[in-house]
Amino acid sequence: MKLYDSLTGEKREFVPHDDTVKMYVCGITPYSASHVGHAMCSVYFDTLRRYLEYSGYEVKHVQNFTDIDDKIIDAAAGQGTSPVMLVEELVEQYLIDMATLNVQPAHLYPRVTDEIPQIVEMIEGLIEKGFAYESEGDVYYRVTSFPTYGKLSHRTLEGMMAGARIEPNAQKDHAMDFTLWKKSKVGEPSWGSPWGEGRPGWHIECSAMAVHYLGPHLDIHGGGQDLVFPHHENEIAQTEAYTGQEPFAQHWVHNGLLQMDQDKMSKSLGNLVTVRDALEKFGPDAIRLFFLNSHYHSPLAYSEESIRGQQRAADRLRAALVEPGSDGTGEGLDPEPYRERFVAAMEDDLNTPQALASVFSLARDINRGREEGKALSAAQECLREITGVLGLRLEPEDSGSGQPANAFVELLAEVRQELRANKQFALADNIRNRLQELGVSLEDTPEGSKWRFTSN
RNA sequence: GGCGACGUAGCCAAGUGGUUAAGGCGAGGGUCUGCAAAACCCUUAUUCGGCGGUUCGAUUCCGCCCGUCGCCUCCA
Repeated sequence: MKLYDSLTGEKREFVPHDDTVKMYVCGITPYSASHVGHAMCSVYFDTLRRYLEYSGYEVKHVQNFTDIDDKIIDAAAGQGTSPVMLVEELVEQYLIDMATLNVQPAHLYPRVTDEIPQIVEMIEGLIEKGFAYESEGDVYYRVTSFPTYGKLSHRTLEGMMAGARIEPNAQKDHAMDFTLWKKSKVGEPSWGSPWGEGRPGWHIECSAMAVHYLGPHLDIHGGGQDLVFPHHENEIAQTEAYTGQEPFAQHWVHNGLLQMDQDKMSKSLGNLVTVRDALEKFGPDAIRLFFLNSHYHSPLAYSEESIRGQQRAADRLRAALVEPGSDGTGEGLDPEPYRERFVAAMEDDLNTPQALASVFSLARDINRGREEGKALSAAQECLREITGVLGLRLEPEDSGSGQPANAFVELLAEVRQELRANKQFALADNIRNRLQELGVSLEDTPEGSKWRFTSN
C-alpha cells in the first residue's frame, strides 16, 4: 500500500523491513480521563493495523503508557491519591474504553516505570558518544551534535530560536537542548542513576521502549500531529544517535487533530469530551464512522450532529446484514467489484472516506437485491468482511431478550397486533408511540411486528 | 516572526489537468404501509475561498491575496 511519511513529505510504497510489521504508536499520559481525540488516534491506527493484517501482514503493535510525569504527580496530589493508584485507575478505564470502541489491544503496553534500566542505558550510551552531557544532576541532549536535528518537523535550529519563547538556562549548552534525565525534588517518585536520584525526560522513554521491543528500525511510528515537534523530532535524534542506524522509522504517520469549536481538543485547554461520555451517547460504530468518514491526515471538528448522522448510516449497514427471510433464488450479487474498490481506496494511504463509499454502495445494492430476490449470502459476507476491516461491529440492535422488560414488551406487541387485526388503529398507534418514548421501537413488517430497544 | 496543513453542495467529506465533481447525513417527491417505520427509487454543487498566470483546456499546476487551523512550551 501507499503510505504518507511526514519525514519525506511524500506518499511511498509501504515495505516492511521483514515479515513482521513493527508499529509503535505513542500512547497516553494517564493523569485524567481520555478524550475523544485520543479515541480518534486509536481508531485510525487500529484501522491501519487491521488493514495491514487483512493484507496478510503480521503486525507487532507497541503502545506506551507514560506513567510518571509532572502532571500525574500534581493530579494525584490534588486528588489525595498516589501516582501509582491514579495511573492504575486511568489505564484500566482507557483499556475498557478502547475495547468498547473495538480497538484491538496493542501486543505490548510498556510503561516508563518498568523501563528505567533500558532508559538509563540509553542515556549512558548517548553521553559516551558525546550526544549528551550531565549538568547539576540533570542530563541534556546536545542538539548541535546531531546535524540533521529538525529533519522531521522541517525546521532549523535558527528557525526554532526565532520568535520562540525559550527561557535562557545556564545549565544548558544550547537553549534547544532537551532533558533526558531530570533530577527529582524531595518527595517525588525517583529512581537511582549514575547522575543521582531522578526520573527520565519524556522523549527518551519512547526511544528506549521502541528500541527495546522493536529494535532500531520501526516500520511505522505513529501519533498525533502535535507530537511531531518536539517529541518525535527528539526521538529521532536520540535513537539514531544511539543506534548509529537510520532511519529510525520507515514511515512517520501523524493523524490530524480533533478540533473542538475553534481549538483542538486537549486536556490542557479543558475543552474535552471524554471517550466514555461519547461512547455512552452514540455507541462505538457511529463514532468510528465519524472518524473514518474523514481522512486520518486531516483535522476533524467534533460534531454531535455529525455523529448522529453516522448512527443512521450505521443502521443502514445493519439493515443490509439482516438475513433475508426467504433465501434469494435469483442470480447472486457479485461482491468482487465492491471489494476491489474498497481495497484500492485503502491501498491509497488508508483513504477510509473513499473506502466507505464502496461499503455504502454494497449495502445499498444488497438492500435492493433483497427486494429483487437476489441471492445475497456472498455479498453479505463481503460486507461483513470489509466493515470488519474498519472495526465496525454492526451487531443487530439489542432485541432485549433475557431482560426483565422483555416479556412485557412482548405482551404489548401481541396485544397491539390484535388491535391492528381488528382495525383499532388509534389505540395501536398510541401503544407504538408510548413504547417509542420508553425506548422501544416497533416496526410492522410483512413477517409480523418487530421490536427492539433503541439506545437513543 | 518561522515551519506545516487546509478552504468542494444546508452540514460532514472524497476526488480529478478535459466527456456525468464519490459517499454519508439532512431536505423535497415517490414505491411499500391502515398510518408509520425500515428499505428502495428520483431530485438536491453549470460548480470546487478571491484575483492573476501557465495551458488548446484548471476546481486540480504556479504566484499573490483573504480566511481557518496546527506546531514552534505539556499534549493523541
